[in-house]
Amino acid sequence: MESKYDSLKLENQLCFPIYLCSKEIIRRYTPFLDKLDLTYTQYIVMMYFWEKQKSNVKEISKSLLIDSGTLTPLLKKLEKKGYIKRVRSTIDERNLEVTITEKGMNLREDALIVPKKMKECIKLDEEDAKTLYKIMYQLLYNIEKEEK
Amino acid sequence: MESKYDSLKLENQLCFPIYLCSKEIIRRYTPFLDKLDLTYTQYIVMMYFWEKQKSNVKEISKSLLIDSGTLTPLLKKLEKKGYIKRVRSTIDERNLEVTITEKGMNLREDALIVPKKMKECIKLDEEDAKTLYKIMYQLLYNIEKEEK
DNA sequence: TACAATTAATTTGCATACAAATTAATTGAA
DNA sequence: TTCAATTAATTTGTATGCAAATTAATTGTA
Repeated sequence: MESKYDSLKLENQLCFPIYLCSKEIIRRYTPFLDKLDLTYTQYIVMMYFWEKQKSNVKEISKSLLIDSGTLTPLLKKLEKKGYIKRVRSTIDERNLEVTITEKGMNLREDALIVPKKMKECIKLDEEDAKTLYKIMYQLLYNIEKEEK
Repeated sequence: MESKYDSLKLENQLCFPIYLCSKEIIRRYTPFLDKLDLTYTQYIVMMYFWEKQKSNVKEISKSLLIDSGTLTPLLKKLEKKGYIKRVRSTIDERNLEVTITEKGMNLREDALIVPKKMKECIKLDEEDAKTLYKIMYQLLYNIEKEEK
């Protein structure tokens, strides 16, 4: 029967399955990423650098929607592993120039296995995957536009 | 142009927008949940208890896919706020019986505003929301089945 | 009935995640 | 030109998130 509290039922939430999928997928990434000595978030940042060899904290934060307070220690860890370099800009010392190293670029080869394995794991047919992708970016657009 | 590394491009990832949506939506929940003195995960657990007044750590963990190591401190915080009670089972002392309090049940009334506000924030039309919901649960089913 | 195996919850350790406060550098307007 | 406002990154504090180790209780079996 209907109730005024139906909107608070877990089965009527849209965010709940999104939250679960995100967590569960990331959890499945872990065993493959372990071999690359990367966490999921570090992997995201490395994918960013495989496409764009040089950046800074503000730019990364804006592109990946990862808070700078999360990025600072994360980038330090990636530097410690030798995948990136962090240098203060000489032009404007507030900026931190972050560049990928050769070791970081080389990691890409080994990383090719990861999206392959994940595709097998998620097992969505091509059409559903495309639909999901489209709606997700639509949702992101709506929600970010709101921000102002 | 095509490259052997295309599968590692951020724009070709399905998990990345899911991860972003989850984080961004949860971030939008925060201002509304603050008024209820709840975090997002605490809100999920409270929704669970509004539907099922009594449970235990194992059951909650299985239903919400939240690790017991996350639940233990979270439940202690909810108890401190007076929303739930935690008591060891007398039948089997390994089990922790968790029940919602009257104060916890009363919170539901104030919580009605939250899904309302979130719907406004997400701004997906009914059809897209339904499609998204369906694919999300399909994905969850696929991925959990894998677990074995 | 001992006691090894199992089970439920907790603890530990490490890595996000993010708002808010802080620090240091740069800009812009009086 | 000076100094208040702005900006970029870091730090701080609180809350997950989860694997692995631990603790305590129960079960199953020789």
